[in-house]
Amino acid sequence: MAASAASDGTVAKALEVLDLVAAHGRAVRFSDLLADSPYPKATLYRLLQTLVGQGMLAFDPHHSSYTLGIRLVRLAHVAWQQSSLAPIARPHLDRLSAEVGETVHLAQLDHAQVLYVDKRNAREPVHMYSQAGKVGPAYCTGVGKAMLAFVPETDLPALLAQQSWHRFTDKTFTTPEALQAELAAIRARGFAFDDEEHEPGIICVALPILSSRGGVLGALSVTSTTARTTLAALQGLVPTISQIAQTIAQETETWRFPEQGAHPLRKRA
Amino acid sequence: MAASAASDGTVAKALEVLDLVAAHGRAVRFSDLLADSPYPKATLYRLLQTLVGQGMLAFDPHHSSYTLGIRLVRLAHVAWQQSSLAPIARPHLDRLSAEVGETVHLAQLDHAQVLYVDKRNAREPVHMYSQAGKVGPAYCTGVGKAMLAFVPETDLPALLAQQSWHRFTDKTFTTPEALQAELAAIRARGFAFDDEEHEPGIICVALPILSSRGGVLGALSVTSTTARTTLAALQGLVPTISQIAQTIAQETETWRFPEQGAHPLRKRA
DNA sequence: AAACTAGTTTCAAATAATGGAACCTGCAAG
DNA sequence: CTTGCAGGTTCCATTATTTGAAACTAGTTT
Repeated sequence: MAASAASDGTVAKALEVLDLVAAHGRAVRFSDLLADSPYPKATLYRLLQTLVGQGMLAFDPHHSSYTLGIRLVRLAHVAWQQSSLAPIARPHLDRLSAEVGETVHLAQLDHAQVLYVDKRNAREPVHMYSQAGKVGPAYCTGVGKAMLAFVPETDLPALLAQQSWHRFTDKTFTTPEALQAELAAIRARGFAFDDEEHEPGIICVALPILSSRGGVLGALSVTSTTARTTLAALQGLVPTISQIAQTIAQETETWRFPEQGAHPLRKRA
Repeated sequence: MAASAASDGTVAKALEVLDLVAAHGRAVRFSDLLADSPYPKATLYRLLQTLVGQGMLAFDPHHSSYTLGIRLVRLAHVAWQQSSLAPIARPHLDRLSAEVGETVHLAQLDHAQVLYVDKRNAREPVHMYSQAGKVGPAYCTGVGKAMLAFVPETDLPALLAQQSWHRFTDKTFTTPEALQAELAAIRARGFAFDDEEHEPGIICVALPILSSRGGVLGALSVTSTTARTTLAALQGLVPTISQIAQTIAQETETWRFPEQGAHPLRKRA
């Protein structure tokens, strides 16, 4: 049921092809895709044609290569605006960024991974893995742990089971048990650290963005390097970040259903 | 063949539903979609289920409403980055915006319409129709005309046939013939004006972004109001804009196929 | 309790997807 | 020139999925 790429659905297959193209990063040729796809030549061919016909993929006849299409770009904008967190959070991210001068992340959970939805660079930029639009591991990043800590208990096992538990550094938590303890601590104090668990020298504080009903909407983090600061110093930012996380959460909720009565079902006056 | 929403393809239908949700702007309920969709209840229902299952839509059980999903957001980012123009143009747009202090647009052709891919607001913001991610008419906007003027002759008739020719203002061109003359003039001088043809009081200069082979990659425009400036004054910006358009075009091309040799077909040294 | 509304499920008929194999290229080696 | 071949494209009978009217369920309003 909750398997990876299931059998049914032409739509599912088409979307998988889209992902495939997206994964490649740049223009891809038919044969490259064929190698990576589980579909026979003819099937893949038709899927690509459909996708191109639909504007979800663009075909460059000169290079005979495929790229993500303009229709997707258009959806992109709407999705971005509609993803509710991102547009609402944007000004607050700006504010936070201006205030702390360090790298700031806004992330959401995408299945069992972290999706960096938005990012502000530090005044003195630092190279690191994260990037808006990229996904990263949940079990060894500040934002990831901050969100996992507040996910419904019933969902947690499934999420943990999907982590890779790769030991990025010698501080990485590499078992569900070890992480569970950490998560309990995070839950207790309300925020998470990343103590070089993903990239050496990179540390951060992260807070979840929680809805009034306790649901995890996303997470905020402020990231820096061991060369510049310490976890203790970063902890000093918690009130600021918390403040902003709460504001974002509130705005998200109040704003969410302004159009409730746009169609029928309006209460008669 | 080139009709609107054709008959064939489950994928096409699913994507149309996606568009439908996107078009609504915010969370939508089943019945709202049902009203707007050409599909019977059961069909729409199943399409939605598939889309939700695929993560392209998100379903909020609390409000029983649909939103664009996180998978789409992820694809969105990649599409944006891959759409080659947008990410490359971004710093140049910033530069142009800083230099002119007026509203700046970056647009591409999406079928026969203009897709505003990016935008910078004027230092003293002006209200206008355009918005990043929105589509607008091609026949009565600066960027639209700039692009139409340089489209291959063989494609032009089809594009013109798809325009609505709505008279937005009394300066709007409302026939293909009238526009053709205008396009010839634009082609001759290398840039287009919008002389209040779409919105009263709104004027702009626009230049196409052309590849070295003369292909239309997109267009740039600087927009203002009749209250603030004149077309003649805007024309003064042409060299600046042209310069930037050329830079963008060049960067697009050099950058486009860095991974050409990642697979076979590399020339042996 | 009756009449709606909104959403969900069923099932036989209709339609679209499948993929093995044949078929085109254009090009490079023999 | 001919042969071989890899990247693409098209065919077509078979198979599986999609279809949608209608029946059903669960809430809500009258």
